[in-house]
This record gives sequence, C-alpha cells and structure tokens, in this order.
Amino acid sequence: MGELGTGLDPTRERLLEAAGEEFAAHGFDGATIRAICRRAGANLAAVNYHFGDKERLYYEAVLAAHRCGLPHDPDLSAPPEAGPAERLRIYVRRFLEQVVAVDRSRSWHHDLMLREMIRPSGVCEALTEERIRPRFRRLREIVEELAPGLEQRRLDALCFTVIGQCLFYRMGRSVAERLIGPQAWARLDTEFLADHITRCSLAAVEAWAAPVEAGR
Amino acid sequence: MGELGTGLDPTRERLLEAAGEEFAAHGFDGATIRAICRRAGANLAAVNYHFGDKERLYYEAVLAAHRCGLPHDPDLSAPPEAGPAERLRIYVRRFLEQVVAVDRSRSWHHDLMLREMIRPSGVCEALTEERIRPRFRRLREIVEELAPGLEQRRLDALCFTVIGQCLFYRMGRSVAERLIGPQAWARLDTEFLADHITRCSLAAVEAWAAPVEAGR
Amino acid sequence: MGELGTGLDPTRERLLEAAGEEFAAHGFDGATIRAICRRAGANLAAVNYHFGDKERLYYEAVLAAHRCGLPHDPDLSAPPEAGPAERLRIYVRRFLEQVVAVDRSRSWHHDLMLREMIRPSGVCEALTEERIRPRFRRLREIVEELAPGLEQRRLDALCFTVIGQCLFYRMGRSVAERLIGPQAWARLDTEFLADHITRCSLAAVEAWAAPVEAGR
Amino acid sequence: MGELGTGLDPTRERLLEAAGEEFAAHGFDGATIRAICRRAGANLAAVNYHFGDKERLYYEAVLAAHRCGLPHDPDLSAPPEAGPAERLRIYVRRFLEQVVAVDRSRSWHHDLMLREMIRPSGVCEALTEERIRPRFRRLREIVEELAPGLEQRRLDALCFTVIGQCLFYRMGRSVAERLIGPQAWARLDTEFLADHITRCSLAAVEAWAAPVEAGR
DNA sequence: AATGAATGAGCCTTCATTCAT
DNA sequence: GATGAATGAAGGCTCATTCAT
Repeated sequence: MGELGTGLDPTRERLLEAAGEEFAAHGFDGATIRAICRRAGANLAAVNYHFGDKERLYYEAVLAAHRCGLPHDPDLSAPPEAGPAERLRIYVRRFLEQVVAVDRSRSWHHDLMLREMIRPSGVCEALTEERIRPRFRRLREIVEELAPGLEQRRLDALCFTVIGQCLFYRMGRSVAERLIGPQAWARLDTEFLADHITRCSLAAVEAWAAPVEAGR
Repeated sequence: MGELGTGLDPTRERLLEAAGEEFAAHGFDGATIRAICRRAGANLAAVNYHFGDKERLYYEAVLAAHRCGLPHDPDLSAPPEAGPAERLRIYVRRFLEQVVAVDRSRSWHHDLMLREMIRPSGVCEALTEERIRPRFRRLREIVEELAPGLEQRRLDALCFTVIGQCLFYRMGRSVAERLIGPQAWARLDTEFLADHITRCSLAAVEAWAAPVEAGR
Repeated sequence: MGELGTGLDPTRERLLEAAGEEFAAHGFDGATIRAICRRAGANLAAVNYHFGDKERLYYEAVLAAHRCGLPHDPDLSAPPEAGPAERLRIYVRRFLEQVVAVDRSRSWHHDLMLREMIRPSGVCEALTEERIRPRFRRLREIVEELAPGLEQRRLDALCFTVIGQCLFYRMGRSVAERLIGPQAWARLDTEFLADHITRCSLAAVEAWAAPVEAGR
Repeated sequence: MGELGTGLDPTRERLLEAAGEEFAAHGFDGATIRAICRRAGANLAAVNYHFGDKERLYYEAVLAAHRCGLPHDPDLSAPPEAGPAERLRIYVRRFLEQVVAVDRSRSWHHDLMLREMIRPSGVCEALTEERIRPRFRRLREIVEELAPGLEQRRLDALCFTVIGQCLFYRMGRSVAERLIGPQAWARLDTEFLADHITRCSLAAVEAWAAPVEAGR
C-alpha cells in the first residue's frame, strides 16, 4: 500500500495504515489514538494535526483502505466472450478470494467493511457507493442475463442469495468452524466453495427462471 | 423474562437484562457499567458486587439472554409427519422470524450473537454448543433426508447455503437496503424471503442430490 | 469556612474552598482541576464525582464562597435610630472593609466577584440576585431618604456614584497605586477612604436633592 | 491602524491587530495562538517567528493597541480659556465616550486595559506611564485648580472619586444592568452620565474645598 | 524570510474498580 | 447484603513550541 499516496507525506500514510489495522482489530471505540500513533511511530498529536479528529481519521482510514487495498478492477479479467455462468463462477471466486481469504495479513481491509455492515457509520455510505455498488451492479447483470424477464424483487433476492452464501464464510466463520470442527472446515477451501456456491446459485436462478409452466 | 433465573434477587435479574441491552447496542467496549446500572436502577457498585467484573457480567448476560430470550423449542411445531421440504420451509421461516425480524424490542438478543460471530469472546463457545448446535443438527437432518448419501463436506456446505442466505438479511441489511433502495427493501418481507430462500435451497440441494448421471 | 456545610462531606467542602481560591487567582480558564485537587488533597477524579464538571464546580464554588464567605448580615449593625447620613457612612465603611480590604487571605471571595463583573458567566445571575441586590436595595433606601422625590434615573446614578467610588479602590488598585506611588497609596487607609467617600457622596446627593431653586 | 507601525511588514501588523482583539475577548490564557494566526491569515509559526513568544506577542499587542488605537490627544480640544469646571465636564465626557462607549468595533482596546487593571502583567507598567499618567495629571490639574491648597492625599482621593464613577459604568455594567433593569440602564446615556458625574464631582470637590471654617 | 510538519506537555473527562461503612 | 465515596489509569483532544527546509 505504500506505493499509493504518491509517496509524499509518509507520516500521514503510515498513520492511515496503522489506523486501519487498529480500527479493524478493535473497532472504532476499542481502538485508541495512542496505539495507532505508537504503531505508526508518530507523535500522539499527529492525528490531530493531520486529521483533526479520531472520527475523521477513521473516515479517511476506511476510505483509504478500500481505495487502495484492492486490485483496481478485479472482475475485468473475466473473458468478455464468456457466458453468464462462467462469469458468475469468476465473480464468486473473486469474492471469496478477496473477502473470505483469511490467511492474508491484509485481511483487515475487510474487517473494517464487516464492522461497517453491522453498525454503519457515516463512512458506510461512501463505501457502499464507491466500492460495493459497482460489484453489485455487475452481479445483477449476470443474473439478469441468466434469467431474463424476472421481476425486480426476485432479481434482488437472487443476487443476495449469491452474496449471502459467500459472506457467510467470512462472517460466520468462528461459529461455523466450531460447528463442523476445524478439520472439516479446513477442507472447505476456496476452490471447493467457489464451485459449490456457483452451482447452487445457478440452480437457484434456474428454479426461478422458468416458473411459468410450473407455478410453485 | 423475570420468571427465569430463580425469581430471587431481582436486582441481579434486572442487571442482566439491562446489561444485555446495553452490550447489544454498544458492544462490550462501548457499553458502560454506569449506563447499565442506571438502566437497571441499581447502584454503581452493584455490578462488581454481583458479578465481580465487567467481563463476567457480559458472560452471564449473553448466556442469560439466549437461555431465556427465545421460545424453548421453536422448531418442534413442525408437524412430525411433514416431509423434509416442508420442514425446511418451516425452518427457514422460523430462522427469519427470529433472527431477521426487525421488531427491535427484543431483537437485541440476536445483536449480541451477531457481535459474537464477528469477534468471538469466551461466551461464543458456550453459546454455540447450547443454542446453535441443536438447530444446526436439525437442519443437517433435513438436508440429509433431502439428499441422502452425500459426502460430509457437501452436506456442510449445503447447510451453510441455507444459513448464509438467511443471515445475510440481518448482517448485510444496512448495505443491502442502500443498494436496492428502501422501497425495494421493504418489499422483501419475511413471507417472500422464506419462500425464496426455501426454493433456492431446495434447487441447490437437488443440484447436488443426483450428480451421478451428470458429473458436473 | 469549614464550619459551614454542616461538617459533612469534608472532601466536597475542601474541594469548594480550593476551587474558589484557584478560580479567583487564575480565572476559569487559567485554573486547572489538577491544581484544585492537589490543593484540596483530593483525587483528580473527585471533581467529576462530586460536581460532574469543571463548569459546575465553578458555579458551586462561586456560590459557596459568597454564601458563607461573608458575615451573614453585615449592615444590621447600623443602629436603627441612626439617620440616613450615619447609615450611609456605615454602609460605605462596610463595603470598603469587605471588598477593598486587601491584606486578608480571604480576599479571593471578591476576586471571584470581580471576575464575574468583567466577564459574567451563568453564576453572575444568581450571585447578583442573592448577594448584591439586597445590598443595593439598602443603599437605595438610604439615598432615597437623603433626597426624597428624585426621579428614578437620578436615584440609580447616585447609588452608582457611591458604589463606583468604593469599587475603584479595588478594581483600579494596581494602576492607582502606581500612579500616586506606594506611599501615598498606603496613606489611603480604610478609615480615611470611608470618610472621604461618605462626605463626597453626601455632597453629591445634596447637589441633586434641591435642584428646584437652583436649576443647573 | 495599518498606517501605524512602520507600514512595513504587514504580516506583523496584522498579527498585532488580531492578537489585540483575541486577547481582549478571551484574556491571555483564553486566547490561542491558533485563533490569532487564523484571524490574521498568517501561518501558525508566524507568532514565534515574529515575536518569539506568546507573552511577548501579548506585550507588543497591548502596547500597539494603546499606542495607536486612540486619538492622539483627546483632551486638548478643551478650549484653553475654559474654566476648570468646564474642563472637568469635557474630561468626564471624553472618558465616558472612550472607555464606556459600547460600540464594540473598537472597544476592545479598553477591554485589554481593564484586564490589565484586574490582574496586571508586565505591560501594565508601560501602559500606565505612557497612556494613563498623562490623563491623570491633567485631571489633577483641574481638581487642583478647583480647590487649591488641598493636601496631596485629599487631592488623590478626589481624582479617584471622578475616575471611579466613570469606570463603574464600564466595569460594573453587567451587574448594574441587571440590578436596575435593561430599560433603566438604557436611559443612562453618555450625555446624562457626563452631566451627572460632573456635577457630583464638583459638589464633592467643593465639600472639601473650604473645610476650614466648617471642620467636619 | 517564512512555513508546513511534527512534538511533548498538559488539559478535562470518563472509565472500571475498590474501599469503608 | 449493599452502597456512597473515592481512586488511579487512561481516554481524546488542544496547546504553545520547535525544527528542517
């Protein structure tokens, strides 16, 4: 991430990085300015100088994390000639790789977002528009193509069926791991999950795609 | 809830109730003993007297909330002679009604659990075993009956497909509502979602139920 | 002052005393809670516990100072049969003794009031009504008796002529002492000033008392 | 005021002006270098660069304010042939106009002086000598002329009788206004007060002018 | 000559906790 | 058994000041 921010103002940059990690680890209330500054090797008053406020530091940290923490166009690598099913598979795998992948030291980027989802602050708004909506739009296009002519409401719900499955492996991890045991959990690798979720989602979409003859 | 516990020591009981609401609303760090005691109409030192510690109070409050906050056997109302598909439908609806239902008055019980899922403390363990595992076992039985002979790993994933969809409407609510707009969100009532999730899940299970002829 | 407050809650009492002295010496902004607590031999958090706020401590300290810092009925010692001129003399002497008297270690009571006069806070209101208005009313009665039938406006101004002269020896002391030199200043003892101000004031009142024949 | 100083170094000049207003409004402790620099449109470090210190800035600001903030010889406009009584009247009116006049735009010059009178700092010395003593000398000449042959001590006290009355309408304003009500206070316009104080003062001087025959 | 960046001390406040009763 | 009083630690924040450029 250091390559962002043009390399200027390294203290400010280090502060943002440190703040992101601390906020992700302890939440807004739990994180302390002192710990952030210590981690950034900066003076205690540096936060006030650069951001004026703990709240504004949080705001900037979240935005910065999500602005530069991810590859810039993760989904463009889908071959343009690919059919919607193939594109859905890629979409799901990307989602899992980025959001669910635990082992990365960089996973705190998404911890921030999860915290925002549970109890949204002012940043959530900007974050949703800037980072999440583009992805969501892409997903809806895929689903629309898979099952044209569905009513809006069904479309929304189908998208959430995809996302909900993916997110669960992040949000419910701690409980899920205990439920099925660490070994069974370890076997649910990204490869397997991507395939599973994709196939389940395709089946779900198809179940609603031609409901005309079958009713329910 | 007052009839739970032993009925004795009403101060202790009120403290637990107040603590549950405060912890649910502000998290462990954000909640203050002062606010809890004020809400319970108790002395500031009462917490330390009755529980010794903020942490111990939290532990007890979470357990108490989930021990007595829910109807005791929510799923038994499924007619025993019902087929697995019908039981799945009931399971999903119950889940949605209890976890996603927005009537805030009692929803704080689940806020506590959500917070535990994101960043589990010591209570999570007991909570999972006591409250969550029974439900999960019931779900797995249903799925097993729907698609016998599946490997363990697939079974787990299919259960998570069901749960993930349900949980999303709680955890992702703030973001999802912004994404599709408040009106579209309002149209996703419990009735509709229960039906949607059930059908999607059934389709997903079926997709894996007879993979023999199709490979993948 | 220790005998006030019924002797209960000695810490609170000591805090008020210490706060009064610190606020008088350094003003509201300049005084620090640390210094107040150190002086009172109390913990730093004691102020928050007993008063909640620096501002409320200030408020209470000012009120307490003026409630118990002065003899309870300073002017009643005027012989009831005394004429208005004699009562004016007593009034002025009392004023000087209490407000101007420098050498007392207790003079900080009036420092507080002076600060309030310059830049009044919320306490000024209560203070004026409770402590100052009774005195002012007594003075006006005297002046009214000395020169009956004057218009209200003249009456006010004459009262201010008395008070203004007295207050000057307190408020303008530092400048005045430099202007005439310390020795000349020292010669302006309370006895002399009381006599001077009384006689000047009587002459002033008389100048307006019978303006009918003389016009101006 | 810009034309004062040297005309050079406009930043320094703006800093002095801004500092004067801030110090007058909030006192030495209450005023902040940040606010001063913001008001002057200067850099935060400009104060230390130009003056080295907050204290030195204060010193310079007070001096500058009183050096160039007032008309240069306000009292010379008294017609030289006027008698002492007339000159006293003019003196009092000028005093009231300059010190008591409420038009806030420029009144902060005197706020500074009032603050110095209450709790004198190092500047008070220079200020007294430079600005106040000349006026005081002029007043004493008038009084001396009105009542020749009085002892020094009486002379001083009579001067203070004049000044004390005038100053009261500035220093005691907040309390006095509450005591008699805003409407009654509004009726005490400069014209009325100048006349009142002059006449009272003349009567006072006369009371001491020929005490030989009357004793006391 | 002048400034943006950074510093360390200190502020008021709030917290969970303990103690004497 | 239960509480009002008091404590020490830490929190976020603001301040005047300095330094490298």
